[in-house]
Amino acid sequence: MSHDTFDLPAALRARGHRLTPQRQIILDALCATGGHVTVAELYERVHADFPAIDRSTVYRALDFFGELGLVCSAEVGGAAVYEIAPRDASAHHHLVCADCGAVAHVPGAAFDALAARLAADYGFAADLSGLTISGRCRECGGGAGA
Amino acid sequence: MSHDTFDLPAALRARGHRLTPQRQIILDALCATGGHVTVAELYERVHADFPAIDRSTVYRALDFFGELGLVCSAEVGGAAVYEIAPRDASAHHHLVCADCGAVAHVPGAAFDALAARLAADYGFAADLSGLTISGRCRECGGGAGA
DNA sequence: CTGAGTGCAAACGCTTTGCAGACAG
DNA sequence: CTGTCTGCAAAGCGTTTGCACTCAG
Repeated sequence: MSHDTFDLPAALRARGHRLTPQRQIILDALCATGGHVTVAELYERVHADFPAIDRSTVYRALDFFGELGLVCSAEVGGAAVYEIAPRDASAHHHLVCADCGAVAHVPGAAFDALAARLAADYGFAADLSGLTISGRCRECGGGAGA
Repeated sequence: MSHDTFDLPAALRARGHRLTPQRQIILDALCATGGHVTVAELYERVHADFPAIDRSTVYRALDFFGELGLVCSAEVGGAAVYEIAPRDASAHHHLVCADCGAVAHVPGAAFDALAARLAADYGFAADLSGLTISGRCRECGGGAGA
């Protein structure tokens, strides 16, 4: 399960772009992680198998896939993290544990009320996509426990 | 109105720190802006009057005041912005217009419901301090209009 | 063939740091 | 005096960019 469900060549062709092995490799690697990766991590992974692939290519590919809507990004601790965009195209946000670094997803719906409130009270059309919230996860002392 | 209302020397003394002219100048400059400034802007301002003051001193002073709770920071577009911490010590968040760059404040209370929900549903103790949300302000097409 | 994409390497912007000298206390 | 703080300069980090070459179409 992954980008196989997506007609990549067609999407590329439609925009006059090319499907290069590098892009496939990078996308595969991102899928393989199954979660969030920093560019550095993704590069390590890719570079381990294909030493010829450059860091800048990873950046460019990620950026490119982002434009295609295949990949989405967020900011965690000053560095960008990437992940395969969810199929349902629903916005989602990230909870990053300041302690263990774990990243959890929250469906965008949880934020609808907030967005509505910001719009009503401040006339501010919040763009919550890629929003990242830091804190402590359950394991690290958040939530119910101490 | 500003840091005059705060017994700076005493606060410093209590921690074994010093009140240097540089720190006063930097704090004054921050007050003078009355809002959010990037380090670059603040440095410009300070440096215009006191060319001898170094960028690193601005960083260090800001960091220092942050620890004292006099100054708080947020992240806007990859760069840190600083402002005088509100007297009531209430958490507040920032709405940054992606269009005009305007920054608005939102009292932390607006986010309490969200934090509660994250805690209840995910066991995640969200630290919303310094949270920055981007979007479009009323003037730039947000809110009620299109 | 053609030009989108690549690898290389250097530059970028923001921030941090090591150091020796300076000055607040 | 003491040692906190400063200015300088250089490094650090993640990221972006210019260039000539390469390969997908």
